[in-house]
Amino acid sequence: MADEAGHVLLDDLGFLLARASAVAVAAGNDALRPLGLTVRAFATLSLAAEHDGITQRGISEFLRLDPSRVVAIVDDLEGRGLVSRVVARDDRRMKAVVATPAGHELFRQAVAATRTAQQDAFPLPTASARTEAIRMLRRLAFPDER
Amino acid sequence: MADEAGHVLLDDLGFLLARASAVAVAAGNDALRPLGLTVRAFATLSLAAEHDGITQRGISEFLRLDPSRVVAIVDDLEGRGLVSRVVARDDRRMKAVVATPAGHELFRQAVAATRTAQQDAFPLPTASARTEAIRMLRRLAFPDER
DNA sequence: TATTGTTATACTCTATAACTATA
DNA sequence: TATAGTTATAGAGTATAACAATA
Repeated sequence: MADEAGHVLLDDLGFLLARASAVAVAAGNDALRPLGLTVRAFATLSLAAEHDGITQRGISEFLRLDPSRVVAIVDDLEGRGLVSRVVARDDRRMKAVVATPAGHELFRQAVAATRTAQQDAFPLPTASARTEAIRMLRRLAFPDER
Repeated sequence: MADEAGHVLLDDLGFLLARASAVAVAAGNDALRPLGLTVRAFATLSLAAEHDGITQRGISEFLRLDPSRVVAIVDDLEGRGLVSRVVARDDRRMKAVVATPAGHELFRQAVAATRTAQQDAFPLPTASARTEAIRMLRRLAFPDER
């Protein structure tokens, strides 16, 4: 009741997440621009490079992106020779997105670029503080998985 | 080098923040829709209600929103009688945004709505886990303030 | 000259629905 | 009938620059 005197936003999980995300995305995009990537394209490339044969629907769900948006991102990556689409043998509706050698190489560079960018953007002094932050954020980012 | 085998995104602070933010914003907008608010309008109304006399530039910086975007949001809130603009006596370029009585009332309802929505959206069992999350996210959301 | 708020505009992102091809 | 991918499109959000008023 006497609550209105406080700073509601500073206790608001959603606001804090949104603001921190905006900081991170801006820093990430800045770091990836020289490589011709956005954070979204980087995330898609990551899934293609690591989860070999992930389907576009899978990308859509993991990244919480509309399927039609994924089409555009994969189109771009494919046009640049970084990934290719291969239709699944068992279900020819599905297309797996796999990284090409050039895609794997760019992926490695992008991982390094985003890592240092995040270290610069966020004040997490110790490695354990960072580990704890990651652990906590995984629960918030995937709230439905137990 | 053997790093590519892992799941880079699950260790990526930026990706986790972006995904968690998307979950929170969606839940917040759902909870605020009956009140005719978005998370952005709610955040603006919060600042008007709590930091009495905050300037539009101040809102812009705190919310990391473009000044022109703030104009549109304040226009909407003002048109609905929730806030009003008052020009600062000492510097007549600045306009303070203050909540009306109706704005304060809606603000109270919105705080309650977003709180329960977040408790439903995020699995933070104990109060101390929530407190710890808030503390950590404040550092990530405002990385420049020490 | 610099800054606050404003307007206009172009650009991007997002959400929706409809379509195809497979199942 | 249902699902994966695609396309088209309209709506919302974003970024940019220019402008008026004030400092």
